[in-house]
Amino acid sequence: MADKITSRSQDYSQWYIDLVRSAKLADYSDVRGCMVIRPNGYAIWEKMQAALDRMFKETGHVNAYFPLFIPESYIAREAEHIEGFAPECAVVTHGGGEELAEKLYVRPTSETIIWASYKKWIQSYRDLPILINQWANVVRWEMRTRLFLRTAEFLWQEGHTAHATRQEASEEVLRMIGIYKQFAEEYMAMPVIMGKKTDSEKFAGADETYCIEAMMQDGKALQAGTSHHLGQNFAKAFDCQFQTSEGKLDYVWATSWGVSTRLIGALIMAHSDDRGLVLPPKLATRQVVIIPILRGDKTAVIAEADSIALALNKYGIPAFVDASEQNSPGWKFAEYELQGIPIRIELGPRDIAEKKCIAARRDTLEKTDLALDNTLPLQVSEILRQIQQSLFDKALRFRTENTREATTFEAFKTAVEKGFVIAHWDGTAETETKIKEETKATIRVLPSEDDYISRYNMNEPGICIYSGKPSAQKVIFAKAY
RNA sequence: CGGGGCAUGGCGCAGUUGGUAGCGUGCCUGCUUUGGGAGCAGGAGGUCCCGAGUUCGAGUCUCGGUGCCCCGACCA
Repeated sequence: MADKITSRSQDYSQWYIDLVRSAKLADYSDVRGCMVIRPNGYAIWEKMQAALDRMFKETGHVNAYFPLFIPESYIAREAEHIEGFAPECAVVTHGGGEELAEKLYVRPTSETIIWASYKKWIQSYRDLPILINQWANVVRWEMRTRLFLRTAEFLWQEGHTAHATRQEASEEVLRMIGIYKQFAEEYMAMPVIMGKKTDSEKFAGADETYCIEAMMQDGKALQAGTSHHLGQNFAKAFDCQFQTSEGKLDYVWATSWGVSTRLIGALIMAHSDDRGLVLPPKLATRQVVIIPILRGDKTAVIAEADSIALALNKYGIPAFVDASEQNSPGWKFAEYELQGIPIRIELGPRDIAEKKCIAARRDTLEKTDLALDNTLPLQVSEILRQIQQSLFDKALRFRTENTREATTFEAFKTAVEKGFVIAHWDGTAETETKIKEETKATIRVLPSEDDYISRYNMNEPGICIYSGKPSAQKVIFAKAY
């Protein structure tokens, strides 16, 4: 008997930790708050990177790399920025055995070091826009950590763009949050709500922050990606001006946007079950495992299994055979379910005699017979498509069922324990803070998606749930990770 | 930084009034098995977190330290 995973109903938080560790996605390290991303976990990240990187390139972005170390004077340049980040930074004071003349901050994000470069690169409107992304690690000295969701060091991508006009930067901010939404929904099969953060939740140094928010299986919200309009804040801090086509000087407009390995945590908490990981096919490095039932003429069974794998691979479906005799079929079933392989094909002498095999779906655990002929790859690819779709549908249904509207604070308090709550807010930070203090719930997002807005009449005026003052719109509250 | 918990074979744990360390699982060998985490036999594997103290004798008692995890405040 291998590792037992705590059930979700018993202890959701422990379930998550058990799953991450027993599916070998990540491990704790001896460094506080830092994790080791194991091959199974890293494979998911590589799939995410590949898809996102392609989407970035398709929208005109290029990759580059900036230093890990940021001089203290750079970090300090933008007032709000340092105020927000300094408390959670690791700082290098010594190098080569000697104390440094200027301390170096291990990047918590790279706006400052990048804008120091942009200042050198930008003179004219002809140098704009700059559309750079970097894949990197960052460090934030978190007080409390959780595997993938919040660790002291994590991997991410950060896009940093420079534009000639506010409008152009605004378009970029929306374009990228849109890409994140598309990625979350198409690849991760995780529905998200796209919209704006309130002032208190926005990025340190930004004018506006857009985000995508997802609902986890315990009803809590998880911010899965952010895109910031930085206005001219960093350009001013780094004195980055350019000459316009009319010959005037203006400060450069900036954006930044990012997603991190936190997405792996989101993926787990969106779909997985008590048996282990459930991976959407589009993020599975191995989509099909073939398990031969080794009895009778073993050689013949293995040969047939191999030929199925070959046919699937040729068709573009990554499949592999586990023909080891060390473990029983039952052991393998459990193991690959734990690892989230989307489809398991069982193949024994009886099946071969009947010219069929059995396909078991990881998400629904349903088993169906598949004809063992040259249509097999087509049949398998159809099941993969269904899994991808049905994961999304199920998550969306769950989110809808756990989204409630509240018109009184009493109703709000009850509802917010179980999921998202849509309610009127007077727009003040004071009210937001009070509600957080009393319920631990925060305003997750002011949706900017038309269908969501119209569905819940988000823009209809009303009365604030807490203060009773006039409210221009409804917002989404939830407890969050 | 507050509150709680844990530290003993790889992993999960037990260890009584102090007597020289054991169980499950995993690992290695062999045989039998194989359609939902197989069985039997044999075997390897320990600085009991660190330091000091009490004692003839400490995994166990005393004092001091360290590390990690969980719950809160802060955060992608």
